[in-house]
Amino acid sequence: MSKYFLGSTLDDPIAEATRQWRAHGWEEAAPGMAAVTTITRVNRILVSRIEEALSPFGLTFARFEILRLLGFARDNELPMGKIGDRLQVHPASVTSAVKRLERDGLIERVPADHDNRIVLARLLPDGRKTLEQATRRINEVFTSLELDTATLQDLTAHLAAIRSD
Amino acid sequence: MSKYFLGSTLDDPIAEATRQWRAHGWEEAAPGMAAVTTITRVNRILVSRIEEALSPFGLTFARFEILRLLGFARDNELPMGKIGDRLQVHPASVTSAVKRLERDGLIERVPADHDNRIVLARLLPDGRKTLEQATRRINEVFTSLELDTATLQDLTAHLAAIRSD
DNA sequence: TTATAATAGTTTGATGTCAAAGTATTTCCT
DNA sequence: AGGAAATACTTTGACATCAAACTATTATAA
Repeated sequence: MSKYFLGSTLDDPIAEATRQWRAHGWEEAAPGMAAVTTITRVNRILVSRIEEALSPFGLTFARFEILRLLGFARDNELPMGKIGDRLQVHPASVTSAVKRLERDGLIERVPADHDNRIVLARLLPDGRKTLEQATRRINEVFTSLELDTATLQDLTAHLAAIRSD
Repeated sequence: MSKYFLGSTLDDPIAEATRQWRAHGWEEAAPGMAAVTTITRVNRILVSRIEEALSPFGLTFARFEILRLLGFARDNELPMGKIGDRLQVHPASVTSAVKRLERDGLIERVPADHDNRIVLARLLPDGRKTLEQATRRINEVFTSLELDTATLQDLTAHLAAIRSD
């Protein structure tokens, strides 16, 4: 049974909302409503699973993504701005997450020598080690989803239409 | 071009991550990684669109969902706990959102007379009015998604497997 | 050369999410 | 009846997200 869900197994709140939408003459909007609501719920569940897997390392998903990005980057470093671009998050969110990664000794922040406006986040040895362990753990989550590979790929492909804007 | 995305249109960070995953021998986890990452990104984009549409009413998506739920409920009221069950959010999140809806005069909180532990959130006339206008606006978002109806329904059906746990 | 514009990050403030701890009330069981 | 356990909700604290305002640095243009 799901977290926070104490009611009867029989009623599915999203199915119920869909019925209501149709009953109120919003037929056209019903499939979109159901899809968006579903994505929101699923997102929370997935992030929750991931953060449970990452908890032994004191990492959140957001911070893991930054570590992972730096682990792939040339010289293990990237400007704050690039991180925001790649992860599609607000610059303030990058500042916030990087501050915590630095606090925990996983990365360091260094000014770029050719342009002092730029701050580079650089993976440290401890960060590399944590990253490698965390990646193994998170991959267990990725391989144990309820959907088969083909469905996952379909899903990814379809949602790309929304993601790109 | 997307918010916060300043780089070349050619590089797709998720496609790149998938390449890296395969290159590092995490082939099995790659589809899951891509799907989860995509869902996270898409969720943020959708919530962002919705909240832009709701901004004239001073509503967030979370608070809209509560209003919408109350609008469908018998007597326009529900216990805090039921709201959390239906929306699959933590009780503390309900408390937080309801506090703001009450502050804005859209709902009221009343103790249930048969059990004083229970707090009922009840839609007020102003809340009803705001709800109706907000629903029209949010339905415009739901009807203007980049995916056709069949795809939306497929998506909803597939993701239900994850949502139910 | 210098004033203006653009760029890169950070700070602040509002909201949302969750876990864990705390309070109040009701139920259950001896 | 009375104490323990369960239930319902709130509070607190940590973290994430975004928008808007602010600072610093570099580029542009008169």
